[in-house]
Amino acid sequence: EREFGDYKSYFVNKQLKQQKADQEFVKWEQKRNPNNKNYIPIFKNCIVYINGYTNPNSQTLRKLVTLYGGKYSSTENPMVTHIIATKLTPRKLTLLKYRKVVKPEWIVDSIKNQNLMNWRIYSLLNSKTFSGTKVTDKIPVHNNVPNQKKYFDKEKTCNQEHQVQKDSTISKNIDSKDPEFLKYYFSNSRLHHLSTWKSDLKSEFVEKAIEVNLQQNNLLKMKTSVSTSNSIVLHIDFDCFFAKVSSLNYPNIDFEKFPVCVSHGSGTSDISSCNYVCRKFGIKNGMWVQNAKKICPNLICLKYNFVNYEKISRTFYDYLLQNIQFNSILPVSIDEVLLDVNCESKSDIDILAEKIRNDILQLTKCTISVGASTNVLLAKLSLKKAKPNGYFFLNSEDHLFLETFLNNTLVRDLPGVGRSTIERFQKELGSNCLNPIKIGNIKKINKGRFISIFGNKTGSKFYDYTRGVDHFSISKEINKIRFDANKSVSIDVNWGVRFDHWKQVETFLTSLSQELVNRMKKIKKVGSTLVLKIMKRAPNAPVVPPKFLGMGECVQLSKSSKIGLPTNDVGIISTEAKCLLRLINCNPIEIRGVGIQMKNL
DNA sequence: ATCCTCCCCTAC
DNA sequence: TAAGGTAGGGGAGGAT
Repeated sequence: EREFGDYKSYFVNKQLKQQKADQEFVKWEQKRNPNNKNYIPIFKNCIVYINGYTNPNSQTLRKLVTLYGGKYSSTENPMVTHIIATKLTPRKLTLLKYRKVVKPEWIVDSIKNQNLMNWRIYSLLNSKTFSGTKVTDKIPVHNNVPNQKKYFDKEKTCNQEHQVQKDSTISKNIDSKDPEFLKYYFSNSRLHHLSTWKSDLKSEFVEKAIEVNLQQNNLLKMKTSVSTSNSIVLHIDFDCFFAKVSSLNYPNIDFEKFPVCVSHGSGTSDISSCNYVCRKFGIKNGMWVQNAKKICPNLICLKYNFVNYEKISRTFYDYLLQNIQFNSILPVSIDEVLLDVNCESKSDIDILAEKIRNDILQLTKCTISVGASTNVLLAKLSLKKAKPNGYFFLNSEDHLFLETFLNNTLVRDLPGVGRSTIERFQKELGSNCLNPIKIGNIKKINKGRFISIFGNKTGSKFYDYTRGVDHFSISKEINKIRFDANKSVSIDVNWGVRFDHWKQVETFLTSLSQELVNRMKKIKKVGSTLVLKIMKRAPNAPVVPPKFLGMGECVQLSKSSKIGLPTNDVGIISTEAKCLLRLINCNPIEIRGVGIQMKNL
């Protein structure tokens, strides 16, 4: 054909023509679908060739790649970066040995994750080595376990909100000056979700658990007239919950082999959860992605899936309430629970724990670990020992074993011991301090010394812990939640906070006040002490902190004031908040975080 | 003694 | 880019 000139330039022209057509398609698609017009250029710098039959078919894949910033090539040439195929002839296999030949899922999953997936996971040539466990793409349905029915009847609406927000604000670079900021920020904040889940679980769930518990206890009393069995505490939680649940959407990722974590982005984005492969590299939750990638370049970052976290958690709690007999149940978080159960013998507990572990694995495709012992402290330490995907029963009656176990336990693993407490122990031990500190290393500190270091209550508590003694009572805690709950309500925002003028700070305070009032109304409370907290850039801290829109190093300023009559009125609260702001008197440009709290409810 | 207020710390 | 929230325990030190 004359149109294409000589034979050599035929292919070049064809290629150009195709790319032009692809660009037209992208333009048209963006116009047609204005809600979604910000397609993230996931496949930027990728040139993709599709070999043979694929699912989805090659035309669909082509559209997807071009829509998300990649280029399509109709020929296999050296410019091609990725070759898509599901099958290769032996001859082609040797020919393409050193190319990136990936399965179509690489494209689908990259779009699902809004991020370019590591091609090695989808490598066709290596696929044999990765064909371990197959996980279904769907969220598991609960039909395998008897007596399983929906326990929670209230469908939450927040999930749909997330979707809406995501579409309307996608890729908009917004901070606290934007009127929509709070909504947008909270819908994406893992810590906000964690807090909300926890308080929701406490309030809704404890009431319901009591009903179930009463029914079960009545049944129990009818069956066995005398019950003098001992009670045992089970501490149950999911293994790297976020990472595991997020990975369920990607059947090609072998969770036991690949380093998988969950984060929002790259660079200074926090890793909220990482699997045990990551931990072998030294990656820890809370680490920034860029630092984790330094020690593990092939790290796979998955996005959050808050909807599925909730679904799986619900399945978990539904199951426990419907199928397990316990004396009391205390939700610790979305993926973690304390059970107090009766036990005749150790083998009772062994059987129960393994049953729960198996059932939950079937129901959710997620592994959980179980720690069991005579009190909450020891159950918690057992859980630590059991992880990942295990069960450990700590027999506290075997005194010699208990002592050895405790002596080898890290002080950092004790509940209530954090960074700051460890520093105080290091200071106390001085030059003969071995890191990491084990309980055995602090045994010689006497009780009086504990109290003078940490104060009366905390000191005695830590002293008791070193002996395996814990006075925490699950049933007391439940009663506290039932009758004593809600000492305070607060909202903190320490990310994305940037202002130029007072006016903007005041507007932000008004929306914080509105949100505070919403939460007070939800729990039907009024309050009479308002606290305003401001994070101010530390004098020597850089104006642009290392973390994108982060707070950087700050000094905390706070003021409180009493309101004459307990109230939940937005007008009164926001006016009061603005008064406190004036009292704190911090240059708006220096403000990196704002929080308001209502006390004396 | 006991109760405030203003912190700090921890947990998920 | 990134989404560093929150409730509750408790200590220090001053007021009642």
